[in-house]
Amino acid sequence: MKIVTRFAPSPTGYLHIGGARTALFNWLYSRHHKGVFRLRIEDTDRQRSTPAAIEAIIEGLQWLGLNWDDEIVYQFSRAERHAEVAKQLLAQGRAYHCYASPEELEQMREEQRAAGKPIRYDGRWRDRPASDHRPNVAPVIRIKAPQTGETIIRDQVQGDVRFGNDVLDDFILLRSDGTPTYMLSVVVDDHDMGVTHIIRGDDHLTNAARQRQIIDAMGWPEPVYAHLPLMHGEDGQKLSKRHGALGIHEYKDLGYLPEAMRNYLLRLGWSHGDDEIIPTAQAIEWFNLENIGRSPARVDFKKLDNVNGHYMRQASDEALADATLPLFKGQASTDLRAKLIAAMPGLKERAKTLVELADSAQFLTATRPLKVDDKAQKLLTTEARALLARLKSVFEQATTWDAPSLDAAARHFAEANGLKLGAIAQPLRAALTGRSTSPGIFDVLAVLGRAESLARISDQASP
RNA sequence: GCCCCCAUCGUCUAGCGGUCUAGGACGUCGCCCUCUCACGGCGAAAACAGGGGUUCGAGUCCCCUUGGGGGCACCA
Repeated sequence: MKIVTRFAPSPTGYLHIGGARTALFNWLYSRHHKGVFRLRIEDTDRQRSTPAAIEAIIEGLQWLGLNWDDEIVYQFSRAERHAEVAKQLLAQGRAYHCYASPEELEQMREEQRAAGKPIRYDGRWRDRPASDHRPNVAPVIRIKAPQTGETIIRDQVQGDVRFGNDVLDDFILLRSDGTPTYMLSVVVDDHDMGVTHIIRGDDHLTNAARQRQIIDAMGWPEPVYAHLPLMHGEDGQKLSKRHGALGIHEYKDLGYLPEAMRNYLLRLGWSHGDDEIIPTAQAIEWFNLENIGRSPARVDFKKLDNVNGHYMRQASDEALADATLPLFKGQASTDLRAKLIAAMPGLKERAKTLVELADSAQFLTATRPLKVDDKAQKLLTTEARALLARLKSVFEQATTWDAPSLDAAARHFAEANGLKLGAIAQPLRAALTGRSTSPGIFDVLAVLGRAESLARISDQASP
């Protein structure tokens, strides 16, 4: 059997890290089984769906390298088909018209709340004869769900989850304006798209029981379910804007590599023994549903940084230079690219993100003669200032910018002045009070090359 | 309120009844390497939420408590 998975985000916001992980798992599963991975945009909420969000989702997936198969399905465009299924269910007696007004239902729920009873539709129109129908009111169509027995979702992650059918109510399939509800649309689309495995967030677990009512009523085959635990922010609270629920594009802007992102996301909720660094090809080979964890995971930027650093060190100088070049904005050029590649061996060892890499490579674009502005000057100790002046003269004359020759120049300078190389950095650090890390030789160069950068650092350093 | 899910170091996790005086990774702290930082190497501190069972034996199985999370719309 051909495995078909799908990722079905609703374009009401940007693709966040939780959604990205869901997409990754679906993608991995289909690739492992040489199956199909499809993308469906659930845009039936016309109020909240935006073209910008659709764009962001597509770009995010592309950046992550999660390529989908076949055409993208836009759920809204399939509304007629969804309505057709609702009517078919109606004709088969598996659904019925309900004329209760929203106000009436709200009152019903209010009473249930007050009485401490479970909140659900009470089936008031379930068995009413057609003669009761109100000609001047547009009805909704509700599923006629079984009221006894139980529905068991055989979930690949959560195990068998049982729901008493008495807690499942007759939910709405088709609204009074003739548009389908989410519950109907998903089921119909998954069926029509041939989806065999539904891998999605935990928040849909209880929905699965409802959706099964439709599937059973239509006599369609049951898909295999795998409900992933939701992700939490760094503080353990619900994922929100403050807690790392950044759009995936923001991770790109932060300087993370797609490969690292995939590795990090994979390990968040899935494991393969003690393995940590799992390149994508290996992940495809190993991925399965059995090893998905059942408890929610928190995002951890420190770990992401570490994984990213690993992939950066592993990347070729050329590839890294190309990935970093765009960060130089207008200054990017083939000349700069060559310099970047030359300096890369020394640069990539100490950067955790592309942004850090670009930052420490700023000296490459410094216009000479180098200058340090007054504000920064004032913060420097006399000793450091003198050293800086002498250093400047050396590096102003430097013509080649590859790491070895810079290193040689610095060494030469140190020897000529009777200093240890490390000593060049030390006074600078002393000058920049409060800076916890001592600047390396490249940092010194960066400072020399960027007066504004020094000013910025001193802003942070001064009380 | 009702239904459902979850619970091992700070974090991600290994563990699928004995081999667990609980392993790995990130982070933290030492030491080493070294011209600084970083990388790398070595080492340390750090966890089975609590209580009952079942069993010769429980981190591993069952129940309860507690604590998190999700769902209960003419949203998706």
